[in-house]
Amino acid sequence: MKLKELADQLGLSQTTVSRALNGYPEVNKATRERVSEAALKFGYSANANARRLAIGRIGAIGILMPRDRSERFGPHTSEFFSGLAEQLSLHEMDLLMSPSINNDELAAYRRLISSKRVDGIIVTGPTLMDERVAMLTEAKFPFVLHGRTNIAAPHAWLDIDNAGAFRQATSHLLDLGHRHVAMIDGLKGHTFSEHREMGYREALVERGLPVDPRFIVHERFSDETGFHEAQRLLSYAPHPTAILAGSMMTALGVFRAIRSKGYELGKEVSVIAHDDVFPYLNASNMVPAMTTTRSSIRSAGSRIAELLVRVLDGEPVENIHEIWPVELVLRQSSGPPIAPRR
Amino acid sequence: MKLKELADQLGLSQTTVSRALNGYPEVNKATRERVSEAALKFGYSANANARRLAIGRIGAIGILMPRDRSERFGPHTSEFFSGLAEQLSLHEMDLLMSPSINNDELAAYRRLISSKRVDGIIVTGPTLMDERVAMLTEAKFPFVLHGRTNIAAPHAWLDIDNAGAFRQATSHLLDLGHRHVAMIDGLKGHTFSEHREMGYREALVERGLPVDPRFIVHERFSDETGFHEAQRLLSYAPHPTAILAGSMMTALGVFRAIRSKGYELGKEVSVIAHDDVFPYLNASNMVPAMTTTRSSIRSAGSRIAELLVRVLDGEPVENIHEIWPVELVLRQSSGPPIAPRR
DNA sequence: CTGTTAGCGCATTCAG
DNA sequence: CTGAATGCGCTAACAG
Repeated sequence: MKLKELADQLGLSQTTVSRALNGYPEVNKATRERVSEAALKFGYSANANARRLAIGRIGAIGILMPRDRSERFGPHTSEFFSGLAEQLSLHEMDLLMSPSINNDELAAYRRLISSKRVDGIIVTGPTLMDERVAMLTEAKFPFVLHGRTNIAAPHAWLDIDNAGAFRQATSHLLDLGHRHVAMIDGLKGHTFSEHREMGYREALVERGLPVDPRFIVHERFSDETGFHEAQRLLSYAPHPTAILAGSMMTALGVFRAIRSKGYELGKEVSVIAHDDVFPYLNASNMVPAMTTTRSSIRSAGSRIAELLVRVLDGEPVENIHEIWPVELVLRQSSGPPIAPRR
Repeated sequence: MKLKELADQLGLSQTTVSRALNGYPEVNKATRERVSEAALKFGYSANANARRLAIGRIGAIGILMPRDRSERFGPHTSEFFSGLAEQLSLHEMDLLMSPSINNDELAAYRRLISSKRVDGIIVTGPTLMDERVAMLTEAKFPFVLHGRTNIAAPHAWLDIDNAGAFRQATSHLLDLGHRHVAMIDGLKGHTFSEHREMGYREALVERGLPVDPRFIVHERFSDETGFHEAQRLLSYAPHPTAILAGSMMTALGVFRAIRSKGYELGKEVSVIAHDDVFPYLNASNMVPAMTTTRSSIRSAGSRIAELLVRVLDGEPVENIHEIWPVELVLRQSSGPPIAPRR
């Protein structure tokens, strides 16, 4: 059913029907109700393309998916998307996932813009001098960044306090008496990874403790790398008595490594993991329950969608910056260092 | 830049430029090249909405996301989406994720159709008499189902051999000498869940063994439920000496439960998990390495996208049915039952 | 091989 | 308060 047909049914013009449906004030109340009812009855809904062509707004925001399987499409992504979609539905916007072709991410972003399929873009996983951010800023295309960069030109972003999270966790461990604390985090170059390392270093330096570069590991997030890297760390002498894990997946691997070395988790070796809050993988239900620096990536997604809508509504991007605090939740996987019983 | 401007630049008509860009045969080769170059140079790309309005095809396929956090948006989803998107990019199609509003899923599907934002839909997680399938079939709207139903009306689907997977796994365990095998799978009502239970039962019945209903558990997939249910199962006397886990998340919980009860995994209690193949959570890297019934949900996503494209191209849906075999990969978490040493 | 013309379905001027 | 006419940018007959 199209607008014209609906209008004919009602004996009204397309214009009036359109106005009634879109909530224009100058329509008679009785008429509006009659139109609404008929629309419902016939299951009429405007052809999105025609509508968009006419009003010049797309009604969708885009996010690029890396084609490459490895790095970025993990459980975080799905939680984040979920938050995005939840919020966007409130604004009757769609979420368009476009896979980037040929590893040429920048070209994919350009194509997304020039084909006018989205009103705005969400950018995730930035590096310190992210070229996508630079490009989009220069092109003046609306976007919100999940994370931060060192790029000076104003742009909208939301990030969690990664440095604070790792500083807090490291400080806590040091205060408990640990003297050898290691961290296994995500790949180098990404802002979050650099910030976390900064926080970790700050906590050590603050106490006048040395930084051992062997104890700072940057790797892909997965149980496998967590396992291997933790095994390696634990084979040093002296080995770390506490390990920070950059993700829950990493943490699972670290848990296994500690057990396979015969250490008691939470006593001989402590673990604090960063938890993006997965409904299907709960830190408090592990054995022992895992101490985490916790921040909901789903909420971040939701909020970012909201911010992008505001950008689209014309709010100046230099006003749109948020840093979310990260909460340290103490559970059983961390405690004072206890020497092995052997 | 719009088509008209590009045409003016080149001193050609819109038509010719359009044809050149869209690969129509009747264009002079030299002209076509000149046009392509210019398009590249000016960064021209057709306005997707105008194009779609004119051609009547949307160029996107839709998938509904449950708004509810709990059940279906887990790690499986992200892998599946990833496969979809990968394939769709080859056809220059977008993936539209629309969140369902107010728990009224059916209405959300209707809205998605009537607003003409997608050419086709992908439906996942069906129940045996899935109402979405019934509705879409009746509305003659193109879709492909991931999974199966008992609905007779012809429709396109792709499913893995869930019954076979659990039959195979159960048979293997029984052949090893296990006499008490339990299963912890997804929620009842879902086809995959019913099929898996069927497979499990068949293996027992084939050997004349009794089915103990206490040993059949249907719950949400998560490490937490895996843990709790496995603990419960292991508290029975006699307790199961082998447990089938419906997902990797469940399996993680089951692992923990077995350890917390002091049993040796792979010896005193065996575990076989269904593995949808997550790049960040690898069965072979667990300790002990986990025996799995394995099937790539990412590949399934990719193939389903391909099938939907074929449906859109007019291929009769009654021809589009695929059942993928599931491979049993033996590793260390399963073995002959060994009595506890106490 | 190329150009002219007429919609695709809607929102919006501008008149009534 | 309502309607008739115009255009959003593109593709697809239909002519040349």
